[in-house]
Amino acid sequence: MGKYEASNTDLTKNQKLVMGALSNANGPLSAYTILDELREHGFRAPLQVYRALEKLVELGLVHRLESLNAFVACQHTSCGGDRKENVLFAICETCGNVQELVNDKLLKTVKTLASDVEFNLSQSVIELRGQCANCNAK
Amino acid sequence: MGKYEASNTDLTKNQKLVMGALSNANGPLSAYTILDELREHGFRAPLQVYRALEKLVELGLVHRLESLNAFVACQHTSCGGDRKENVLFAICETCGNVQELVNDKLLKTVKTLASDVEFNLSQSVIELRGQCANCNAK
DNA sequence: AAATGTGATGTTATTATATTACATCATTGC
DNA sequence: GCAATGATGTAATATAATAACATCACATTT
Repeated sequence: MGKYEASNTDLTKNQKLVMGALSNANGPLSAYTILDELREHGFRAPLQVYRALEKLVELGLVHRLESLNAFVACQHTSCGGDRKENVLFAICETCGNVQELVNDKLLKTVKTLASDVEFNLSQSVIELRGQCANCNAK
Repeated sequence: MGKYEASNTDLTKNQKLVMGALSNANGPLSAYTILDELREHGFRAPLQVYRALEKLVELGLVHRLESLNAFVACQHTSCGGDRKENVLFAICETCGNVQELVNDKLLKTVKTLASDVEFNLSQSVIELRGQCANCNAK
């Protein structure tokens, strides 16, 4: 069973196509790369991709990587509910792979910090840049 | 004494102009906003801005906000040396203001996490989104 | 069935952000 | 002077995202 099957029935055709493209890729894709991959399925304009992405991100099935202007399929069962956006990424600058991490200690520290400066936190963008274990070993 | 005077002598004319624009602004500016502000000083093309920004970011006088595609003057004496990129931002989604923070505990947690997953960290992008104390009070 | 409302789609054009490629100029060292 | 280097200027292009508007599909109501 695929990891996003549960919600998959609710997705529209375009949303399924975009979700499929991101699931098949083993790394982040830009909206325009997705568009190109889906041209054979009838996609013709960026908006078709962006509209689907908007919904998928909202559902927690896809995450947007701000520092890459790219999108990646959620690597967990899906980041719905509480976990939504309580997530961070380790982006390998060598191979391009992205590891999605959840770390309660880090998130707690962030929340404490925000509270200390009276900042009402709605979302944390945390993207680590560097080299993954695999590339490091080479 | 302005906060970037120390290194200011090393800056070229264009770098000084861009630095000035960012220092006067009390918030982040996009490269194209900077370009528009500097047209009266002879700027004509985006590259003039981007080239200056690249150097200023390198010097730690300016930070790039990945989630905004914008740039902000460093709010500390300047983030050169060790502190470079050991910095995070609280971005108010209501008024647009940005607070630059340094938090050793958070940075340590990030480093530990990276080390735990054998990720060789080169830079942390940490941008908190939400509402600042001022906007919150209104 | 006709009328209406709603959400998803399609399409074109435009705006915003960033880089490539190449020419020119200024300064320094020889 | 002349070469080397780094800064600058300029045009064109690439990449990312949104605005505006038309249409379609389907369900609900009358």
